[in-house]
Amino acid sequence: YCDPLMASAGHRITARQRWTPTPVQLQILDQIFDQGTGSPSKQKIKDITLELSQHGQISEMNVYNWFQNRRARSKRKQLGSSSNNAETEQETEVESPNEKKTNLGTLLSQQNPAPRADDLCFQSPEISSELHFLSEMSSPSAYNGDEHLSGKMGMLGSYGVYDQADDYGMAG
Amino acid sequence: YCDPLMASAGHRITARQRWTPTPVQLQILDQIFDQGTGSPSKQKIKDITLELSQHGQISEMNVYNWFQNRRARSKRKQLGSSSNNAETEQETEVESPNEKKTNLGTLLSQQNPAPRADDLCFQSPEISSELHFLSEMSSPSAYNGDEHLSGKMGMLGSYGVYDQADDYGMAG
DNA sequence: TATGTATGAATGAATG
DNA sequence: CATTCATTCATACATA
Repeated sequence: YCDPLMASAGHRITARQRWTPTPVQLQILDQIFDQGTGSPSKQKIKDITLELSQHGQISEMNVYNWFQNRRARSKRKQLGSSSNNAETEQETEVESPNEKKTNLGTLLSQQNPAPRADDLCFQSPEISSELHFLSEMSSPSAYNGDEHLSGKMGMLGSYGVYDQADDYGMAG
Repeated sequence: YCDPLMASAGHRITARQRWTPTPVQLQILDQIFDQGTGSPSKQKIKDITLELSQHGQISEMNVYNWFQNRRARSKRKQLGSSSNNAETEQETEVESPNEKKTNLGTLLSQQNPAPRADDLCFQSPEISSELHFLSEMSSPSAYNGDEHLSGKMGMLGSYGVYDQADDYGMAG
């Protein structure tokens, strides 16, 4: 995209693109991670953050994200490298990923997505083949379209779809 | 465990991308959220879904999840209270670009041992346009396509400082 | 300068 | 509703 922080403020917010862990910080984090600490508690996060702050600026959010990514990444690596089949890793067979990815590499990024049906990417990718003009296809039963999902919320009808909250809406 | 689609590992079925709210949808959702509607009733969800469906494919579940996440992440706590700098000079000039509603703490700050001009400025975001065709939903990024209409990204662009971690660690 | 990779960060969805 | 997971985006850095 273009201006991340200079938009509203207009001042020099000195945008830090993103936190870059120093080697020391990384070592500490790695060590902690190796200790078997899966999801550090808030207190732990604060502690770690404080410790790491001695070796460079850092926030609790950074630490949290780090662990979060670490776990996710580690798991992903395991699945791909282990004896597990895992044939599809990062296939990314999306319709047209070309234009999407290249917009950041260059110095210019367009916010103006060209109107194209191919780019349709939603919960029901299959419809892309026979998508009309997405006029009345916005039916709430988008998930119902697949039989695979029927087991979850298929027979539920209109509202049973939320298995996580069958009563999320009580008072009107 | 519910296997949505990815579990089958059928590389043919492709992977269904998660719902990506269009700028318009996001604006509407944001607006509704700002109205103070905490937990929209089922009827409300239906209504919203119907409204949003005019701007792209969406299901009630998407709306429901959105509000759930919104509420959860909106609570963004100031965890950065402990994060202090030690040997590095921290600039407190960081300010809040705006104050829509998700203006979390001003603890964003990182990058330490690399004094360099972080002045990134590309172009004006005015290039964004709202396609009334069938492209509104095919936004390649849907991030800050329209920064002016949504304060979501308006605060700091992609870096929402805090957004996913309001209480990451439980009791420990 | 352009491309590829590693990884921090954002977010929709799932689970408890 | 709180927390965690999984996926994707975007950027820092290495490389040609």
